Amino acid sequence: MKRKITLKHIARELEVSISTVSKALKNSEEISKDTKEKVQAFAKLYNYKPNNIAISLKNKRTKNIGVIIPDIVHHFFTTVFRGIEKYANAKGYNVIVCVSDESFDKEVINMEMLANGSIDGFIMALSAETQAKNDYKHLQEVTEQGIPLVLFDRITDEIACDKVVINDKEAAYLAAKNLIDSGRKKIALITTDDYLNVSLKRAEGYLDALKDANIAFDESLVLKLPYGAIENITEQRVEHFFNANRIDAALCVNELFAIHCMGVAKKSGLRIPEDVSFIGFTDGILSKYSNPKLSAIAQHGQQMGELAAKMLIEKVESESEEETYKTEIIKATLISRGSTIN
Amino acid sequence: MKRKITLKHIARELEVSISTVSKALKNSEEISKDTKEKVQAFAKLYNYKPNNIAISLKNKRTKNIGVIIPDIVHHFFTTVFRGIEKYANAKGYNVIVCVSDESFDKEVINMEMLANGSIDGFIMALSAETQAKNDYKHLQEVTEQGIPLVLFDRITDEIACDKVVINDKEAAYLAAKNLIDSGRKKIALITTDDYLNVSLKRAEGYLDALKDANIAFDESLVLKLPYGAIENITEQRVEHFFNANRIDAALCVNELFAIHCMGVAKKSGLRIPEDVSFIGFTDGILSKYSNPKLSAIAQHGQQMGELAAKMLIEKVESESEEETYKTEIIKATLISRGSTIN
DNA sequence: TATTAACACGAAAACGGTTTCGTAACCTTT
DNA sequence: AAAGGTTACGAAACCGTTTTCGTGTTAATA
Repeated sequence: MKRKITLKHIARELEVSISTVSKALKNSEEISKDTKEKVQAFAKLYNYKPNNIAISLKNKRTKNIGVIIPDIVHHFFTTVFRGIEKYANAKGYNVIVCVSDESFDKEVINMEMLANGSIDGFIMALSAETQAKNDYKHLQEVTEQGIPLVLFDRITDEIACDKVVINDKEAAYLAAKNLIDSGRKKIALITTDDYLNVSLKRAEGYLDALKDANIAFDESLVLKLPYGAIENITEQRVEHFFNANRIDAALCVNELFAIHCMGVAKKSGLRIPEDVSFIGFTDGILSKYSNPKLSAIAQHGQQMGELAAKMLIEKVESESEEETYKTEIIKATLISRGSTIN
Repeated sequence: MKRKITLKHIARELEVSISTVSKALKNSEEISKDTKEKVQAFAKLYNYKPNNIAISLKNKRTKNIGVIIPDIVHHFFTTVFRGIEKYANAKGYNVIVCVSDESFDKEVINMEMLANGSIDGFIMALSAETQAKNDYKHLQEVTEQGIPLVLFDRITDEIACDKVVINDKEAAYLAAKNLIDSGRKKIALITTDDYLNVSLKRAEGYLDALKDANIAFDESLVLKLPYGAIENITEQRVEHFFNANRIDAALCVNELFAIHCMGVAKKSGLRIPEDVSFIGFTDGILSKYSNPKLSAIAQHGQQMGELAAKMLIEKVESESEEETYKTEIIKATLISRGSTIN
């Protein structure tokens, strides 16, 4: 087994000091050409690579960034993650991922683990439980220690830090407007029990679009489904909702709701998009391969991730102590497919 | 900004030595009760947490594991990752993810970055390019340095290390047998251009099942589609394949092929499962929400990830130098849904 | 020839911990 | 009272780097 070689080994072997070796490898002016060549040749031969940990300790910079997300088996989050990883890697950073599993405690524990020197900064989306509890002490602590933090998608106003979000409200407005413009009158909003603030934003956009089109808001056109256990949603309930209210369009706050409801609607004899149009939030795998293909609001996760990483790394690498925070908005766009008329 | 407090700060403040503080915090017998209480109280008050990097340097153990996968926006890989992360986290390890993007060079670069002290071991699935080149020097180097390595799913025989795979061949056999047993005669195999060794294994199982049922293998029942760009597959080609060969069942080596072909088959008037049965490999999101729901081979990614992490951590934490490697096999199972008759 | 500058290198501190070992001060024993 | 044993702590080495500063040797200058 070839153990990793260190400066000390090289120094001993070449009968020079550690400092000389270190400088020679950095091509320092201080060291003679001869010595440099000798050292560099030796280092190359034995494939010397400096130890990252030692450098981290010295520099107080790890070149690691911590990412904490509620779930990893989730199309949107992985998309964002891909953007983060891509940008970070290009800048020489590695990414440590922790999954909070929508749990407040895990989020806290993960942050604490990483905050003790393992990373240079955090990128995170809050867990549902954290948002429900409205408790952000752990974020507070981290920022107080001067560790840069970028929040994306699931954010909070309680913490002063950089943020990246999509224009949820506007996107919902656009989607609803698209439905209205195509002649739809009874537009359903299919949403979650609303502790997730994204759902709220989307509802606002929906309401505004109705208002601007002089369509009275009808509470009975709102269907609230449980987030998560979609299998438990009885088809009868959904079917009844569609038929009783003579729904002719549905705006769904997530892809699964859209696909599920579209399936139920189809089964109950409704034609899509002739009888009912569907638009879902989050353009994921399901939207692309459903039948008909689902029109969806694309959240451009990768772009979001790249931007978040860019913002974080800029903060990490900036010397200045000034505390100025930005909230960047990624423009969500409507991708029209077979589930709507155009 | 409250900077992180160190042993040195505590020592200075309490007018004792650094060693005393260190020992006091570890509840060492050497230190008097009084001093211990004093130090511990102070540490708690100022929320002292040891610096991970310093500990890593001292211990030569980072408590990080490196995961290198070809893609992250990929249901199976994220599922495995979830298993890895879950197990690792429970054991106090963090996970650094790098995405090779199916590129040999990125895989090499990522490994080298991490191999210089950042991690205690690797878990990885080979990139397609690496498998095509059949070049594993980077893996060789890492194992020679004594860094534990666990390969999963996309593995190679060239490297001696722990491995976790599913019983691809057997699972394909079972799937094909299931189709045969339900009375199907013209069973298509829909597979990739075959540099991916998993596809080959699956083909073998298919062939064996045919043989055991005394069904002659018919080359024209094999459809090879390009991996990746599924959108570019013309529907005509697929439709023609189904009709010309009077296919009554299809075993697809991945979910996308299955969903795509099922969609085409449906469009061309074939009823599923009455006229044609479908079974896909990889039980992902699409299978659960397609219409009809797709019967699929579940690869139990999370279990695979947990096992890989377990094997790795055992190696990492074992003192012994002995080189014994295992290849664990996760049993894939057939999940019967609406696309097959039972 | 004496002084100074340039050169080439090494010693040592620092990053933040852990751990081994040495020792002063007190206590117990004979 | 001398010897031995505890107790409670500190000094220092170590992990692998980087970097500052000091210094001996040689070459250039006055």
